[in-house]
Amino acid sequence: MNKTEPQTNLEARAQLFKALGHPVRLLIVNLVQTKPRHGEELAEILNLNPATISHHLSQLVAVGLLTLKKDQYYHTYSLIGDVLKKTLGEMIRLPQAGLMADVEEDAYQNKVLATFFRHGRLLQIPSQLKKQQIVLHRIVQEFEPGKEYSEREVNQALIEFHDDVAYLRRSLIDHGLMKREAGIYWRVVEAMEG
Amino acid sequence: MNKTEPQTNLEARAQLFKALGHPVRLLIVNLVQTKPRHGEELAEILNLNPATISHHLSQLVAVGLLTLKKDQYYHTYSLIGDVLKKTLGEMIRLPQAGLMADVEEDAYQNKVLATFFRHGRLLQIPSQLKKQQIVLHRIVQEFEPGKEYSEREVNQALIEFHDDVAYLRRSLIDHGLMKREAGIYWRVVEAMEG
DNA sequence: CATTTGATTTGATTGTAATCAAATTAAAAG
DNA sequence: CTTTTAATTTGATTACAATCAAATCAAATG
Repeated sequence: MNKTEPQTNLEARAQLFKALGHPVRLLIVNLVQTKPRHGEELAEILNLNPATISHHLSQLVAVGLLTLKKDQYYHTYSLIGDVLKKTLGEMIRLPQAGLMADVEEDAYQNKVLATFFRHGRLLQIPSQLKKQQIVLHRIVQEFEPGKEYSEREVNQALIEFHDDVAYLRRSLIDHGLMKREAGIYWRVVEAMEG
Repeated sequence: MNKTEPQTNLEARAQLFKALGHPVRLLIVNLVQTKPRHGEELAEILNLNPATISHHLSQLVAVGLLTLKKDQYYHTYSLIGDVLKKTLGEMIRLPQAGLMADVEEDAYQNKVLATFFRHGRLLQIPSQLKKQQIVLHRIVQEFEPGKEYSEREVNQALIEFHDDVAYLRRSLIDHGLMKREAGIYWRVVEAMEG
């Protein structure tokens, strides 16, 4: 189930490093490494507000460094070891052949995103398929992989981007970025493509 | 002795990860890895303003990922390979025994810094040696390791913190945080690498 | 079902980062 | 000494991150 994400993606790697780029989060990783812990415990040890800890933890989960197990009303976080075995060099190095292509690809995507988004909101849904793909790929980031959403929750997330929520929702399904079953939606994690 | 070790230092590690936590800087590292390059070249490839590139480069140099060689009017940046061989785990893991001590140490230092600094300015130079040490350790961060400074430049940097520049300058020398020879000053990098 | 307990979300605030244009520096060459 | 070329610094702007208090949520328990 837990397939190690093929982090060919530039942005995803940057996110991973960014998640580690804060002293509190480094401490959390270390504390969680000795044994799984829950939020309040960490808040106590680090003398920070639970809300702040929650915020840090969600970042660490988002980049796949920690997992969350719900147990009674405790949320217990544990370390995922896999990633930590890689060297910095391996994490940094982009596939040589694809490097320049990636740069240009990203530049193109950014241009498209810049065209259709203003202040985080979607001005207009692109009609060209490729641009629609890029825009939807951005939007689907708002959904946490593995998490289940009701249709109402999906709508709530999408309304932030554009009023035509129904169309967006359908497009996400059509493009294979999300799936639906019995009224439950979840994000499909792609195995990297362009 | 020298309890505040830079490499073991929590903050320093966070800085390293933070430096890698931006797509542009990841790209720079990759580009520089294939061959040493100068700023304008990178600015061109990445289609960014030279000022922006300069800013990113200085961060990468500051955390010791890149080195700078001046050649004519080119500043050529190359990759320092050492760090990249370490695994993420090694970079993250704080010495188990010292973990809690570090937390408390950092908490104490932050408290001292909060007491004596307001809006980045030193309200008053602490008289207690230990607190002075902490404050000076913070101040010396403003100087780039390996770079040479004239007395005028040192003064310019110090005036940002406190008007009694002469006293600060002397204290930095006395505490062994900087050295002076023939009117040239440079920052002493405290040893202890892993 | 009201209460307790831990977690998360929201809103406000403060702080820090990214970016570019313009000004400045520094080396080389006319 | 003026111009050219690359790099850096400064100032302004805009965006994003960290933090906490207060509100909300969800599970367990009386």
